[in-house]
Amino acid sequence: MKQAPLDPKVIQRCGNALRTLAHPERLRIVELLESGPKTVGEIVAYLRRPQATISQHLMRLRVFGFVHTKRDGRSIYYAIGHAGCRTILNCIRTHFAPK
Amino acid sequence: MKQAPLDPKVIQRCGNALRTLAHPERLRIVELLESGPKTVGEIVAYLRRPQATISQHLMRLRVFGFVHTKRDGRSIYYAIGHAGCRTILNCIRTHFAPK
DNA sequence: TTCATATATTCAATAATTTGAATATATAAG
DNA sequence: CTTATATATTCAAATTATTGAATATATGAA
Repeated sequence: MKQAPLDPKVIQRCGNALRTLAHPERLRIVELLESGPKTVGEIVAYLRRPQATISQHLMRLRVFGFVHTKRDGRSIYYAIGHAGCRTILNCIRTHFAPK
Repeated sequence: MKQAPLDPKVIQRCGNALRTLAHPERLRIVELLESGPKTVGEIVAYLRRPQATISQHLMRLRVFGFVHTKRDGRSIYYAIGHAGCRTILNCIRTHFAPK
């Protein structure tokens, strides 16, 4: 089947999507979230990075829509909120990870 | 099946892959190359951008390995050189383009 | 209310990317 | 050789992303 070229708006959005996931720490975050929702504290402990840094990465992921949040008391749970997220992860596992 | 976390080297490489494709003009280039090899001149004409700009995008794609080149006389043909390229394109078409 | 915990925001410094202009190189034709 | 064409490289300016430190906010407990 022949594909029509994506229109500029869509190309722009796809670029944003890829850029949002392109950072190693954000990749590790979404990879972690594949196994289920996690609090910010859990993510910080897992990545061993300053809380502010993680918070900023989470914000970017959330602004794009790759993750969503749910507060539970003092904690905020982050979870994958866009199927494209898992698909891209699988794609890079397939193509860029050693077998 | 349970996935082991990708190791840091691989994560780094995946980040590079995504960043390399994340630019709208580079996305349009690989999208164009899906239909077969094209000369730099053809790519420039298609995108209507300065030749030097296109050349720099092509260089980035080539350095990562997403495309490879073949000279024919004065022209240089660029072609997709990594399957991940098509897979990611299909992935973003599926998830970020309107149906 | 006050205190402690969890998370978010702001800000400034640094680093990386993008851009266009100018120039360079390589090839083919004459 | 010289010229024209196709592509690549260099460079500096502008923009955008990343980082860490400091501070702010929100919630729950006492």
